[in-house]
Order: sequence, then C-alpha cells, then structure tokens
Amino acid sequence: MGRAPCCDKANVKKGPWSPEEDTKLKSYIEKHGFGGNWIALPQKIGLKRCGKSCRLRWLNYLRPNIKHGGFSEEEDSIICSLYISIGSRWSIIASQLPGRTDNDIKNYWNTRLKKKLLGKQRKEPGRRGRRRTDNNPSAAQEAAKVADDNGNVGVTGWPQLPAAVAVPYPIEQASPLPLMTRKKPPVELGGTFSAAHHLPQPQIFGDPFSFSSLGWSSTTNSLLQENSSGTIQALQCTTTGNGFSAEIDELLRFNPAKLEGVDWLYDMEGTAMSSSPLENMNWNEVSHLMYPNMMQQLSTDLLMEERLHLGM
DNA sequence: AACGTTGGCAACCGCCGTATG
DNA sequence: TCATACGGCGGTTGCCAACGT
Repeated sequence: MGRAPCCDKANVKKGPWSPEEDTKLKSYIEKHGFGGNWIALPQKIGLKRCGKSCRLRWLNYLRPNIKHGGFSEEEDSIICSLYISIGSRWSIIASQLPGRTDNDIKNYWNTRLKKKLLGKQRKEPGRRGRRRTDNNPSAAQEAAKVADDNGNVGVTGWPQLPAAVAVPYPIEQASPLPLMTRKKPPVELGGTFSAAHHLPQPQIFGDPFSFSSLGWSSTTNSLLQENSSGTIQALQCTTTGNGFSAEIDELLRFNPAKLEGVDWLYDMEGTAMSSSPLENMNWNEVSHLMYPNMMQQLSTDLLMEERLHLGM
C-alpha cells in the first residue's frame, strides 16, 4: 500500500503564487509561526495550497533576509569548494551562505557555475537568457557584475575562478556528516569516481590503515600512518597532483584535529606533494595550496560527465 | 513581425529519515 | 514492531522573458 497523499490533490491550487496568497501566508507566519504543522497550515489561513507548497514558498521566498541573485565571487568559491567536498548537498551548502536558499544555490549551480567550470563562455555576455524584471533591477545588475584580478568591477562575461578558497570554516564541526550519509558521490562517472581516484594500490611506508577503519564508509585508496600517540603523521592519497580525494578533503574540513600531526603529504608513488612540511599550516593554507588543482579536477570530471552524457 | 530557441528560476514530485501512536 | 504522517531534501519539470533567425 502506497503512502497517503499529504493533501487532496484535486482541491489544491498549483503553479505560481499570487501576491494575495503571499501576503496571507507571510502575515500569518510572522504573527503565529507555522504552528509545527505545515500540512494543517493552509486550511487554518484559508489557502487552497498543499502544506508542502506553503513551506517551500516561505523558505525559498517569503522569509526575511532572503537574497536572490547577485552571487559574489566569494560565494562562488564556497559553493565550488563545498561541492567538491560533499557533493550536491545543497542544504548544507546553503547553511554556509547566509540568506541563500538551497533551491537558489542548486539553480545557480546547474545554470551557471557548472557551465563556468566547463569553460563555456556566453557568446555575447549578458545578452542571452531571461533578464530579471522583478522589483529589484539593481539585483540583476549586481548579478552581472564581476571583479577582475585588481578588484575592478565591470559588467562582462564570467568571472575568473578564484585562485584560492576562503571558506568560513569550521563547518559543522559539531556534527560532521560522514560520507556514508551521502546519496551520491561528488562526481560519479558510470558508477565510479574519475580516473584520478583509481590509481594502483601503493606499497607505502609503515603499517597503514584505510579510512574505513576510522569509521568512514569510503572505499578510498587513501592511506594514513598513525604515530604512537594515535594522531596521523603522514598521509598518502589517491592523487596525481590534481587535488585531494573527497574523503581527505572532508577529513581536512571536518576533523582537522585528526591531522594535526601530519608532517608531509605523499602521492601514491610515495613522492612528497607538499613543498614543505605541513606543520603549522591551517586548513585554509592547505586548501589554498591545493585549490587550483582541485578545481581543475572537478572541471575535468564535469567535462567527462558531459561527454558521456552526449555519447562522445 | 513572427516564430523558434535558449536560459533562468519557481515550483512540483517523490524518496528518505524520523517522530508518533 | 509496525504503520502512518510529516518534514526535509535533491532531482526534475515547465513557464516565460530574452534573444536569434
């Protein structure tokens, strides 16, 4: 037996919300809150809408301090970096960007950022696609503004990708989400990670153990070496210089304390990747070091994904 | 001017996890 | 323990303005 529908589909209105509906919903929630039950809400206030629809409308459009459009370069870099690390978990990404909704970020990623990474330029920047015609035209103008390397702002094509990530870490340190909760890996190609994640299992130093033994569900080839005090001293990862695997990236972000003792990064051939010991480097510095390569890898992955999709 | 195409985005759909009885 | 209801989430669809031919 299937699940009962949340509302009588025959008697609910669908499609765009009218200003009257918006006003009703907004004023009620501002006065009384949603009452702990979205499904019951529309009946209470006389709206012929599904409760879920009310919730969505409130969260994505009516609630205070929502920002639309005009994503800054800093926001771009945060979105890109988090996408690399945790995949399409838009709600988590949105939680790092005040005023942004998961829907907005998802749309922005799908329509713009992804293409930017794929290197698709607009034929005539700013001349295609729908122009915003809402009550805030300046927002549309802001959206088209980009800054060059010198910080000069102009209305041109796509902005350059940031050279380094500046994510306001720590993210969710209180409740890091392990990879096992992922619905999907960040970039999946025919059920596997991209080639960079499939390097041969190495013969490495010491007596390593995998992330799975740390309670991570990953099948990564990344290997670690613990010292006698239980902290990780050396880290060897599946990379040819194209960036960390997502697992290591996530460990760096969510559990940096575990890596406090790491002195060197090695690739799978045992070559040191870092030009100097990582001692005294914080996450932002490490990510700064690796970010361009991470972006290059994601860009390559997206390109391959698109080619597969097109049967090329 | 008319029609076709593209791109942005609001909204819907359906699955999943959790709370509750 | 199981069934049901609900909130939350990511994927997808469809509308429509802007633009191209």
